[in-house]
Amino acid sequence: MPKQTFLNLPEEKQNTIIDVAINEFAEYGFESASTNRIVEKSGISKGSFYQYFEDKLDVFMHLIDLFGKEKTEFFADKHPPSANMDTFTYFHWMIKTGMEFESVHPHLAQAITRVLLRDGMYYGKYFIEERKKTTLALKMMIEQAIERGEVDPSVEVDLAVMVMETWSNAISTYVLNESMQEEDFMTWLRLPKTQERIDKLLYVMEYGLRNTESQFIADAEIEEKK
Amino acid sequence: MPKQTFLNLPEEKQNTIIDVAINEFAEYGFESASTNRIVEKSGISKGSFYQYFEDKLDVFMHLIDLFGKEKTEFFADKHPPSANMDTFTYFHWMIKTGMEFESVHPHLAQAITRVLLRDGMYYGKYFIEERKKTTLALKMMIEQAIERGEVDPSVEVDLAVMVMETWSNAISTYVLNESMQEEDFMTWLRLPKTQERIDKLLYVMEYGLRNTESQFIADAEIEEKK
DNA sequence: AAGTCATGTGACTAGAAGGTCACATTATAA
DNA sequence: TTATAATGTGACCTTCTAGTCACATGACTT
Repeated sequence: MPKQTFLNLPEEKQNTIIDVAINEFAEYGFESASTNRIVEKSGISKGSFYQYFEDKLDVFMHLIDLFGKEKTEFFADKHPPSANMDTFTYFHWMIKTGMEFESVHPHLAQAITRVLLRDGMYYGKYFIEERKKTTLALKMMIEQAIERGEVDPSVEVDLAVMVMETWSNAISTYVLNESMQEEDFMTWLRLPKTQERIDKLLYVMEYGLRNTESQFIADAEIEEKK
Repeated sequence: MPKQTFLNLPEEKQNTIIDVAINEFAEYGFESASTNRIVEKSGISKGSFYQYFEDKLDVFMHLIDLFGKEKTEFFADKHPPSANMDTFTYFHWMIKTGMEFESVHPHLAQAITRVLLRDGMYYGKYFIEERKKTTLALKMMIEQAIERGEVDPSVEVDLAVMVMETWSNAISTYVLNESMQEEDFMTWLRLPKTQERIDKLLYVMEYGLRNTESQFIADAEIEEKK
């Protein structure tokens, strides 16, 4: 986490540095992000940089922190359409709202997604906690869905979590890849065509998960007996 | 492509260099792969390296070439179980056989997958041709499936291609991520649990795509009218 | 043996990386 | 005004990078 010296800085100066850092990580990922460039672009000296942060990782961890806080705030404002909704509808809403958030903070989201999903595995030890949160949240969702009778009770929870995780990563990666070629992310995301494609991706997962569990388990058992 | 000097080398020496290069790209990706390390580990001099290859990209392009050739050869040996099979069964077979290939050449597959799927977008201009091949093959598959009546004719082909591409990338990424923590990739891949998970991923996509097209299109139209 | 040409070599270049440190500047308190 | 503490600075360090080049070695020809 940043040193006290950084937190004592006037807010404007903090924001400049953070903005520059966000763009740097978004463009280059973790490994290729350059502290020299961050220092240049934000108009501070090399010495100051290391008086504000422990090292490069420290800066990025601060971004993760910021991302979490901003996202929580964003979601707190946008209440789900209905209080007692179907789990899949809720998941759909969550993904969609998550993408709206990304369209409001495109560079921050891009930086975090890129590093966590792509470079992540090499720095897994540092970022693994961040991932576990998502996994846990999904697990609770599935368990609740089973309780509600929306998902077949014979479903192996971990398997379903894995499917949803892979799926939601796939959507993030798709959006990340496509959006990098677009200059206006917000406009692109709101295009009917983009929305249609994302809906389709979600629909395929939902439909596959919702109705086929028992069928799938049955198929697997038949396979095993062969 | 490698220079003539490289091709004149005794096969054993060629293989050593290629093996070292494969492991380097598999471990570090394109950007962070180091020619110095390749040179050290394969016991040749820096000068020789640049007498064999134009530059770092040249080495990797040669690996792509190798990957394509080996994979084609591998698939040529393994004939599909039945000649006139359902498109989704064929897709399933293709993905599975592709993974068997990966288990035989784990490092090569890892190197290619990593660079094409992760670093790929930054070097898109070089690797885009490689990607187009896959896209085209998928497009033909879908079109054939429509002709055969296996997929609803009202399906937007490009959309289905996108879904299948995202899907198959997701599976590759999943396998890549998981397998990096496993020392014995081949054994891991053949574990019933691993196979079950991959089957499940495939099943979700297949089920979502196969039966829901017209339903989905109908849903989308209803959404639009709102 | 002399000449030719392909191949091998490692010190070298220029640049960039992350990080340090002795010193300069500024702000606060007495 | 002076003393003290906090903050700012850029030259510098080491280590790495991709790539070059003048030269050495070895093989084949005449």
